Amino acid sequence: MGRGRVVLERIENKINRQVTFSKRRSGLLKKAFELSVLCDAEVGLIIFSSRGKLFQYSSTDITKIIERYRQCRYSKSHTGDSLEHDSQSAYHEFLKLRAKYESLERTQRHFQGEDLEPLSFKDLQSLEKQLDITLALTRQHQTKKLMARADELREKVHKLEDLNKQLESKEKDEFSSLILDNNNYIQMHATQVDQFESETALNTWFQHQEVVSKEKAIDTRTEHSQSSHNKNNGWL
Amino acid sequence: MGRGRVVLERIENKINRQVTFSKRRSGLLKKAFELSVLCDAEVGLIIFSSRGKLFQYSSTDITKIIERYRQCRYSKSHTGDSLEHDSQSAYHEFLKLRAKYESLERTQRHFQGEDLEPLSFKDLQSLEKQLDITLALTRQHQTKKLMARADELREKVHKLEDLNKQLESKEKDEFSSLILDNNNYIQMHATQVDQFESETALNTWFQHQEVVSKEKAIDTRTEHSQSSHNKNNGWL
DNA sequence: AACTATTTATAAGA
DNA sequence: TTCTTATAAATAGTT
Repeated sequence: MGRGRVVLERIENKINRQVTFSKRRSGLLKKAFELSVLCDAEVGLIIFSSRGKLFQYSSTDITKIIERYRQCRYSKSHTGDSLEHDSQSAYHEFLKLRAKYESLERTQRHFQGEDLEPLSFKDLQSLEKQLDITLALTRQHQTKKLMARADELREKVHKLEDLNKQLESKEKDEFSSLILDNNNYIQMHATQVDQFESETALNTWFQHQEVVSKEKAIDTRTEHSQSSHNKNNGWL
Repeated sequence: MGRGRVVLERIENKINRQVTFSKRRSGLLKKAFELSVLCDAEVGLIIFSSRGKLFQYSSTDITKIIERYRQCRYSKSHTGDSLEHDSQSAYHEFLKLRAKYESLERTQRHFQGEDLEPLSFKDLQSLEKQLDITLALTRQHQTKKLMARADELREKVHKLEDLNKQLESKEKDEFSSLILDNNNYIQMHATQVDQFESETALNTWFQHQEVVSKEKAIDTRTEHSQSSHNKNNGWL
């Protein structure tokens, strides 16, 4: 209710605190009075300043109000003084916490880009600075995470490769022994094959293969240059 | 503090009174709390509704406040005891609020680049996104502020320029009128001189018609001015 | 129980 | 302190 937003904590500046106390005290007393009149309520208000000065308002004789309060409490209470004190200060704690929460909530909103309107240019600058810092940190952490993940994966790859090598060599061994078996089999059963004819046929086959592979190589080259040419055209 | 001006008398409409009591009561309790926190004051507030229901706030144990009050006001007394609370649900509320507060606090720390370690990569990404957005908004607002300031200054410059122009033209006018005055003065003076000269010349002419030829040149000049003066002033 | 137009309280400045 | 003023907060009347 003034030129600045009020932060709910003890005002450290003594002068300010004194001034605020004076203003708010009279405001509070006035409102207590208004409540009692408007709503036909019985109100008792006692204020001690931090320097011990007493201020009070009561709609009727304050001793009567205190007495009534006592009676009210007494009839409801079955516990001692200490519990009341506990619940009192607990409520106080609750209120304080709520005030802190609301303050934090406001700050949080700023970090989410909301309610920036009331901020001063200076506030905005320091917010920007903080955001920049956090952004850098965030990215740093992301990089870190990614690198850790990459290391993890590399490790896995290594392991798998090793495993593969093991498997391969094992397979090779098995294959070799198979080939060996096969050769033995062929040797044992294919004795009628004509040696000369076999060699001629093999040569023919090799020659043919050579031609085919050359043709393929030429084709591939042509395709490549064409496609890259197309891409360039599309680009320009 | 509302749509209508409040008249300080008992609100006769029961419903209205009840509603107003509820609103103002919480306002009063809040303000009592604020006063105690902001100004480090000891505050005790007791309210009985018109139907006898009790409400209270006290920054510290109310019995202590009453005791202190007694010592201040009268001489001395002693105190009885106190209240219980349906502290069950209140405590529950307290715990909920505290949990919310702590959660918010954690988030806030993230926005300040702290405690990023435990965040997942995905969390970091969304944090980064939010930071980017807020950063853009922050800068946008800064620009806005700066531009508003620039506009303001431009406006000022315009106003000053206008003012300057006014002053300048005023000065010019004043100068002009000064010149005019001066001219008038000169003219008047000149007229007198002419008059004097003319009269002298006429006299000379009347008295010495037989003027010698040596003086002819001067006479001719005199005749000229004389004739013009004759026309202007209707002298002859 | 929300909303909103207004009044009121009050923070900051003189 | 008291006054002023700009602004925040409370709340009267309404939905």
